[in-house]
Amino acid sequence: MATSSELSRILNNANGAVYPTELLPLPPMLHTVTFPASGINKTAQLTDLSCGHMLGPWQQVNPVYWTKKNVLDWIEYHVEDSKYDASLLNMDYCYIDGVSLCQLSREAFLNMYGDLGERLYQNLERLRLKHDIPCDLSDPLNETYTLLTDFLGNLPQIPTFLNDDGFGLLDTVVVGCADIKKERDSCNYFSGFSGDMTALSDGYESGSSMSDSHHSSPMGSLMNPSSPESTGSESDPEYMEKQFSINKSFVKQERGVQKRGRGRPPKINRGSDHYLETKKSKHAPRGTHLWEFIRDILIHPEKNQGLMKWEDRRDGVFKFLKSEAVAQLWGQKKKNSSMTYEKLSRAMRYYYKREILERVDGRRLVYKFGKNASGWKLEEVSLGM
DNA sequence: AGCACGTTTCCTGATT
DNA sequence: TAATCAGGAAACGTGC
Repeated sequence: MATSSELSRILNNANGAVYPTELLPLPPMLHTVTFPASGINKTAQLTDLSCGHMLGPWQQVNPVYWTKKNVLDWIEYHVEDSKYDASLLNMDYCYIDGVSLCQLSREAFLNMYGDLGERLYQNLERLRLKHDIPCDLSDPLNETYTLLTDFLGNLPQIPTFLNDDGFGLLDTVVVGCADIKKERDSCNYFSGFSGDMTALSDGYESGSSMSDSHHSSPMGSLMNPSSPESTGSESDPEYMEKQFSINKSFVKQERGVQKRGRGRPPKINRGSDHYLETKKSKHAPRGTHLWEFIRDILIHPEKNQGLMKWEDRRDGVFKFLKSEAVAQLWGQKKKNSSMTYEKLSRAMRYYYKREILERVDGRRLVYKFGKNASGWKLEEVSLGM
């Protein structure tokens, strides 16, 4: 059994061997990256990086941008602080950078770092949240950023929903609440859930409600443990069946009664209370359009894990990885729990005409930013445009 | 109040 | 067979 001081020595030695100089090797990213809207303090933090304080330079920086040395320092600090037995640590797991670290699920932490895993995981989450807090909440980009942070960041405490691939938390996205809500109005099925949604003063406080709703509603039974492409998809019939098992039958029943004509019918089938409440509180400011919302997800790679990805960053080609999850997130933002990818994609197709998006023929779930879309290019992102 | 805009909702039909 | 795409039609919510 190694003592904590021995471990400290081991880690120090490892540190010294890997990073022989006293100067902190800042990754180029840290020197050049700017945070379009929320970077006011970040710049100061980054320039502060080499100063080091009580805990270490890593505390000044968003964990996503940690170097391997930062990660090592961070682990070392926690080993010493918790008097953890160093010999139980697999050093291979200590030589990873911040990006990799942030992609680890809680389970992965427990597997990799043993009893120290929980502590490390919790602390990392705290640090991530701390550094993710945007400075200007009125900025639409930050709104999306905050929404994502809330949406993704509040969920990992539910280990059941986590995968080892680090994207597990994204699988906790609740799909199909919409029609459930409709159903609720007739049978009061999820009163707690919709209460959360309608009581929000704005769309960006909804993250916690979202996670709360996980606890308070039977949504867990509808949650998907798989992820598309790598680990399954919402296009998986089984997945869809699970997600929509309730609403499908409801819709069928509804359609069986009367076939509606074309176009959007007046909104009926709402509880009167709910309707009054939403009417009263509907004053969401304009400004963030769907394409901007999509863009903002894409330009936060550390936050969109698993939701969407760039197919061709330079050409602005991107792909929905979790189409229903993105739709739910969009719905959350618009206080519309019945949003689906089908509806979202219809709105996306309207952008073709306005040249905000361009068609990408033959590729499912793939879109491309058009000449009238702005703010997605690398230059624009780094300039905060 | 009325209009424009940006969706949202639902639909049919085609394609993958 | 089902998911997705395409786009028409009309309703809705919001800002002006």
